[in-house]
Amino acid sequence: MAHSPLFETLPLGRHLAVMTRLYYGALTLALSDLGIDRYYSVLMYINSSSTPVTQQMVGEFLHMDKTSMVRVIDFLVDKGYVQRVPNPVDRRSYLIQLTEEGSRILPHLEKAVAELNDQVMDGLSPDERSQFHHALCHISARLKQIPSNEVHIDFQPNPNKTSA
Amino acid sequence: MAHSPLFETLPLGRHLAVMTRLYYGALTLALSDLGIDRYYSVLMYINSSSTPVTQQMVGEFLHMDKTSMVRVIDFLVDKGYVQRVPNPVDRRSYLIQLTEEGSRILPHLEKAVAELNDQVMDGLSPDERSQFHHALCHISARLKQIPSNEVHIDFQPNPNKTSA
DNA sequence: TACTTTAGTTTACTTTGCCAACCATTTCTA
DNA sequence: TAGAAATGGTTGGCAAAGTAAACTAAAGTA
Repeated sequence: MAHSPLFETLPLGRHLAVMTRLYYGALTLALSDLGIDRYYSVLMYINSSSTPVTQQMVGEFLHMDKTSMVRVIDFLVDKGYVQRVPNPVDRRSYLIQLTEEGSRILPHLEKAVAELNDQVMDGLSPDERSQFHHALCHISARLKQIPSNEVHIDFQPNPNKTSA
Repeated sequence: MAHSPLFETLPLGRHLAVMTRLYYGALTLALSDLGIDRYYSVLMYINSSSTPVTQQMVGEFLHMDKTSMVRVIDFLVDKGYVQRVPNPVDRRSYLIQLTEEGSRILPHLEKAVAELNDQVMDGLSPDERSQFHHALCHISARLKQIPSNEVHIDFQPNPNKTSA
């Protein structure tokens, strides 16, 4: 099973996609007694940040676009895990804060995530794990640099609409 | 950027999901002059197999469920890259074959995929790359073992409908 | 003050995966 | 060997998640 020659030939993204699905399947199963089945990362990020975060910051960090973010935060507000509080510094934006309920479930999230992260790497030595994280981080950074379909390149940062 | 402490704390699946999206964005950009913008892996798998493949085999290999497979193959048939031919051995199933057109574009696919796979690993030594593939393969295999939400456990393999 | 940008929202569309129900065929088994 | 069960494939419907365009309200700026 391990390392069929085809494995490295296929698009890396295909493996990543399959693994993503399997990972979340396992994670939601592990957390099925919680009142929430997705957006774990959002809660974890909000919690981990030392400064208050806006929707935009969450979206940027987790690479979700802003329209998706609206839905995600709506969902989490609805579930009672976070709240939008007006940003005193900028009235256009909100600060997204964990509620008490949100803080309550967070340890469970973190435990389950840590366990699953650990479980999927079972059989790899600490050194191999660290190497893997390093490579993953590296590739992730490379991907963020490579131009893709979703990137908009503005040649004229201020395209005067009168010219159109 | 590399290796913020948060990186390893977040669900591994989150990183994989983002990377998947970025990867495919880059790949479809690289292949934007082709008449197809997805399902590259399907064509590559069909081509690589030494024996004729059925829809089911494709789905199993690429971890797509059979209803998705129908749509994928429909799409590829519609585009003219594959054809369904009756399976002489089992009249329920079809053999999925590359058409001439499919064979024609395949080298382009393979080239683009190889280049992108290479590009995202730029900066990693051959040894690091090989280690990464090893770890990825390992984790992938682990994930396939771990029970997840999508698994159906049939306690009664034959739930007699008369009882309902 | 007028113009531009930004944070967030809404609506609508697309892709993808999942499920339930179904048909035709094959396989199992009593 | 007939009836039951399983299998390969199909259809339709639903939900999650990404994208895009058009919009409001608030800042920023010349």
